[in-house]
Amino acid sequence: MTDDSTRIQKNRRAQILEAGLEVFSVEGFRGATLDGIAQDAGLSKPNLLYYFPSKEAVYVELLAGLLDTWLDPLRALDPSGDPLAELLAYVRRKLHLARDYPRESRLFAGEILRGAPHMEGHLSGDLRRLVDEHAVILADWMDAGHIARADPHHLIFSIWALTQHYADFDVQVRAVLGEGRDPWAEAEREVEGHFRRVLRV
Amino acid sequence: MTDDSTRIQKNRRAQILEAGLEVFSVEGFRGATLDGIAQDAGLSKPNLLYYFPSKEAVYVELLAGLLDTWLDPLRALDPSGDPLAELLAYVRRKLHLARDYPRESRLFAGEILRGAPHMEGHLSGDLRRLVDEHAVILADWMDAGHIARADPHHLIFSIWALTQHYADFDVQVRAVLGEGRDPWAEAEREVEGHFRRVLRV
DNA sequence: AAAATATTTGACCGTCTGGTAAAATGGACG
DNA sequence: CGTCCATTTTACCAGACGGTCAAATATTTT
Repeated sequence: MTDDSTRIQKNRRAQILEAGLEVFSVEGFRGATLDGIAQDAGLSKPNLLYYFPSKEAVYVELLAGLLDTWLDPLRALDPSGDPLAELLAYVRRKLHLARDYPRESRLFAGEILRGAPHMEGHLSGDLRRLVDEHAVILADWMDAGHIARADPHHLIFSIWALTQHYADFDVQVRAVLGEGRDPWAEAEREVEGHFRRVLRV
Repeated sequence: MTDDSTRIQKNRRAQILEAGLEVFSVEGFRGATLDGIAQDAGLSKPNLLYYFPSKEAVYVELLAGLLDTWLDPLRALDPSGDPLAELLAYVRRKLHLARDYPRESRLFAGEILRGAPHMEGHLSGDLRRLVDEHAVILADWMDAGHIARADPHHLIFSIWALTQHYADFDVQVRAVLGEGRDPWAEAEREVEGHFRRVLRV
């Protein structure tokens, strides 16, 4: 049946994307090889190219699917909730996302670091629109005196910077903290405290 | 004279390192090519290899020379100065470093992101020692009630994360802010305000 | 000027890599 | 069984890349 063959195809494509994420996030786009991805996915290179037209196609599809997940925590912010609680919940969701999906975080970071050659449109499109919308909410909360006044965009930047730092610079964090410490457990506590102080009126 | 020929060699090596920084920071280690670096430096590939034994040698020398510069702002922190002023000055120095040397910042970020395969020793050596030393100073200041209490290591992480964010994710920052805004000018104002709130007792 | 040394170049090599072509395999269905 | 289609594999190619080598060219030294 077409339905069954489609399901097989979807499984294969999912395998390839999973392998691509694994390899791309470690080696970067240029450093990754089709052979490496194919091997990781358990098939041959030409077989991989039967499901995706090119190496870039795998990469782009990964990035596109990623951005959505990455912005979910922001979308979940409730304008009618308690400002401080909402923002701290957002920070926690973002931190957990970085903790649970470090490969995705690093893949994304690597792409932005290199000038986002494969995401031009998304950044100034979806991303910007979403941030602008929520910046208004933050500004309202500041006007109402519920949280400390600051530029809403930069407040969002600070949340991104801090939460992603623990995933993207994981090696550095661990090297500096030394063994016997649990970076993520400490991050959860410290980052919350950090933004509690930042937001306090 | 040996002195003159040495100076020529030093100039050539400096040219190559400059070109290497330019290319590596944009393409990453794997993405960069010897031809590209050589061309950017204004010489041929074999000529470049006359001054450096390999591509990796250029990269490693860049990183090593970099880490020192990168840690200078922290070294300049004065334990006997006014705590809040000292820390805000540190934040400003770090932000200016990111603003004035974005290529260095991105090169460093890319290396850490990929697991720091060329810096293993430095991170858990020089870097960790320096941070540990200054963590003690911060802890003292907290004990004395001069700045808000928090884990000193994570406080330092937060400074690194925020300041480097503007250099490393420059494309994203600009895309989200839109045209007609000056990211670095705003960053200077907002980051200072941010840490003023964080540190306030 | 000639010898000695430092620097630069062009030609080349082995390997890796993204991608292609065509044959082979496998399964669904009559 | 045989046909048709999807899938997989083997063999291969063209270009890029890191690096080498020997010859050529400057430059310094005697």
